[in-house]
Amino acid sequence: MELAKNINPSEIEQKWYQHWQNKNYFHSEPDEREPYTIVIPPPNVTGVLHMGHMLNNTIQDVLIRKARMQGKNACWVPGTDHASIATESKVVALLKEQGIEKKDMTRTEFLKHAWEWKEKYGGIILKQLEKLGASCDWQRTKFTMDESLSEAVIDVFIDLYNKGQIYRGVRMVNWDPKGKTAVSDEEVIHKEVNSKLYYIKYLIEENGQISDQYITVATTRPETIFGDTGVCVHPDDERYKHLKGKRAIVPIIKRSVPIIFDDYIDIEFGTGTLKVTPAHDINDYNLGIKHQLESIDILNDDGTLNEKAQFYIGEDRFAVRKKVAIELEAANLLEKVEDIKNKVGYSERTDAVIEPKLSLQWFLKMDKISKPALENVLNNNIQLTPEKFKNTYKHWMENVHDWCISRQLWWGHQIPAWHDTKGNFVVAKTQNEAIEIYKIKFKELFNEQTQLTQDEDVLDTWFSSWLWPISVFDGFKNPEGKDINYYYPTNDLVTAPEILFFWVARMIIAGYEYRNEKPFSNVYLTGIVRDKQGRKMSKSLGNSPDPIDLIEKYGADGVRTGMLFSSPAGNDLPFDEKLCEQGRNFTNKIWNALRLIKNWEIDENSSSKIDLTTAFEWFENKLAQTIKTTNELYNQYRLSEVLTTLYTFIWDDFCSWYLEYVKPPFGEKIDTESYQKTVGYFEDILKLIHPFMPFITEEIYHLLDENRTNDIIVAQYPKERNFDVSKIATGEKMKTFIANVRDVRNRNGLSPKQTLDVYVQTNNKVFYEVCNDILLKISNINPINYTDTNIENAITNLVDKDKVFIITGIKINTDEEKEKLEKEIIYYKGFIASIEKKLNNERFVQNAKPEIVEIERQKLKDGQTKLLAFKESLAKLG
RNA sequence: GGGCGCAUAGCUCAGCUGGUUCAGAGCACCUGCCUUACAAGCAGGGGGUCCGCGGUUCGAACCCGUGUGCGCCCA
Repeated sequence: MELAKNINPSEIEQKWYQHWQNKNYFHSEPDEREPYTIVIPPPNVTGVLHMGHMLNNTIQDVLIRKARMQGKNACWVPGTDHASIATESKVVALLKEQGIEKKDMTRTEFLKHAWEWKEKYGGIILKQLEKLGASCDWQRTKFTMDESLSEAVIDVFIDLYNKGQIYRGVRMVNWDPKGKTAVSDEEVIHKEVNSKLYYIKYLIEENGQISDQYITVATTRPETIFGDTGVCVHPDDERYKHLKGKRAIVPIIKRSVPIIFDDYIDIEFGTGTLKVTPAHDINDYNLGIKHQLESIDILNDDGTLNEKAQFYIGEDRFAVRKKVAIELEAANLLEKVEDIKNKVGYSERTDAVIEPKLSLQWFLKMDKISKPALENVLNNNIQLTPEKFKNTYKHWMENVHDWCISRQLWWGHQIPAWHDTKGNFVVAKTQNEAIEIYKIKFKELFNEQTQLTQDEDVLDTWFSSWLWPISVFDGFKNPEGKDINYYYPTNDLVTAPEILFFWVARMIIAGYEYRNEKPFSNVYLTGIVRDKQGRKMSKSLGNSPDPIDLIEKYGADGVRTGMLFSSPAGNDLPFDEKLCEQGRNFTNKIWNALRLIKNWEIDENSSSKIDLTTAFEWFENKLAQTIKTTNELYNQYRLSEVLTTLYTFIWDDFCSWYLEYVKPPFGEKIDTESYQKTVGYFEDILKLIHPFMPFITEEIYHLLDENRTNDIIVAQYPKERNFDVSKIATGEKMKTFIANVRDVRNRNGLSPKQTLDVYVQTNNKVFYEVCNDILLKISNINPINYTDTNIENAITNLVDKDKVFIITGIKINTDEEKEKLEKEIIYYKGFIASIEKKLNNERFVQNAKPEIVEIERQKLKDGQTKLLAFKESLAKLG
């Protein structure tokens, strides 16, 4: 069969992915084997594959494929999360296009649309993962709003509430007056803007009379004065000490408010005074609680003033700001206005200025429940890779805040709390249960007319994904189930450091709370994929290539290896398409090794014409060493290094050296032994690289033996075996010898076709005898001559400690040779001097470990031998 | 403001327990080759104040202090 010169990945990818699926290789069921489990970080159901997913999922696939080949029962559970905010805003936008407003719909109607949307578009990202080659157990695909997962969320809420871990409290949220919703901190973009600082006079009230004294308060938000319920100064501030116990009059509205003293105030900022508006600023809110100030919310949900403001009712907050300034000015209550720069929060989605707003939210207490999660990371029961994240994790967990778990949205898990009309509520799974509980709890209030309505809010999406490693195995409903007992705790979690707290920490918390066991043993934190300018790749910047385009251009294997070439754990990946190109070139290199081997004709009756023993011994030992090295790197999650180790081993050792050694001369056949050994090595190589390059390795594995019935995806991963470093050293010395001859040719413009004479002066003749055939073949030299003396008219090189004289037949460029030798001599003189300095230093000899001293002595000896050799050669050149 | 981290070749990064004159890899660059597997290739080559300063040590890219620059997280 004729093989194309370059491989065409798209042709084979579809074929093998289909084949693997047909064979059900990705599916796992509990059995007697050791499990190896990964749960996918569920991508947002509205998402499409981006470069971060590519990196993340490639890593997971490498790990899962290796485990599978090692005979473990490998299970990679895929799925998506329902992404309350993102999905809801997508659906709202879509309906708006159709002329439908969310506010005109019932919750049920809206959810029907949302589900329709999910069914239609929600699976895109998972389909894209298939293109990457992800070997997920698709039969186990989960969604955070699946029935069983939803039930788990609700049950956990009820359980934690009953344990007293969940409470309802007032909190300042980020309110988006344009979107009319609360948004999370992550969706607020802080921008530095030019603002004005207004210095406003608050008249002092004395004995119930307004005096002509005043205190000046600086604020960027004069429109909020209608909500002022206090003025605050620092207790140590001499300027205001006389105001103790007095009150101030809020301008325009003429409200009398207390002057309070608190060291929260920054004496240096503005005038050292602060107007306190508890309903519209988080710090003011806390001050208000401390000093028992009233909280007056003067804003409507759309950012206009409400009747509590008493003035400018119905007008927008920014319009009011200007009008208030004018009015104050007119009343001679505006001292001055300064230009300043400050940071203002904007809604990521609507670009409206965020309004801090008080609202009633649900919280999960974090202090006690998070304890085991901290302990078990600190003691490495759960290992973070790279370890540096332990510090960040520790810091966060030691200063953990209660978790606000409610969201003012419809898409998600509706909070199972049931309210009466008087502000009482009970927590229960169903309305009937709620009524039963209510009857007991609020005996005196209950009557036949009592109506309980379910809480309007849904739970934070993380409140479902924190249960993921348990809920995907149905561990809540069925805590003794076969799946949960077999797969939990899972092994590795691969995710981005940005969600270490939002997600990883919370999964650990849930793990200990509900299984009394960690959810996973290792957390591999990837870097962030950045563009060449170091910017994070994002849709809004448009600086991210489409992964699917990349796969079409370079092949899935090329992109996978490209992603991993330069991505040590925890380090950002500055992405460059060149990396994919390099990956594609690597696949092509392996492909061409196949072409070479496939084109050999086998001579079944003869053995090799030349002695290849050292080639086999070198390669077998090097292979064994590579298996061991890469296993060690895997254990440390240094996947990038595993890949580069294999890259060098395959490209250089196998292709550039080994295949050249065994390759029969043009037109000749290959003997059976050489062929079989080579195919055997190649198979091991394919297995080693399979986790990184699943498609091409499967293709080549089958082309190598067209009658093959097994598949590489489930082949036995090469086992570690003993190796002899001296055999590897012999191989390396062969390379040095050959490189020396090549160098002489290059420097002197000699054709590779010209056969050269070589003399060797050595006390290790055995090496040249065992390697003879290979050296002659690759270097194209006549049989080696041995000599005890220096050879005239030859170029001298050192190979190890042996002198190698190469007769070029042309006049030697003496000057160039001299210069080369002199360089070597200078180098070795310095080398020797530095070692002698060490060895002559008594303190070194006394303090350094004996083996280090011994190494130094050996180095000195070798250096002296080499120096002598170079000196002799130089002398000979005259 | 609080915390964490990073700085090594033009670029991206290794360098693990301080010990070879240790300064290394890939990419990029330069030179020569279309050599019957591969030009998506082959054979070679140049390229460095290991961010500055101070200290510990027989010995520092590595440990400590400090300065500078950059990044991330939290408020």
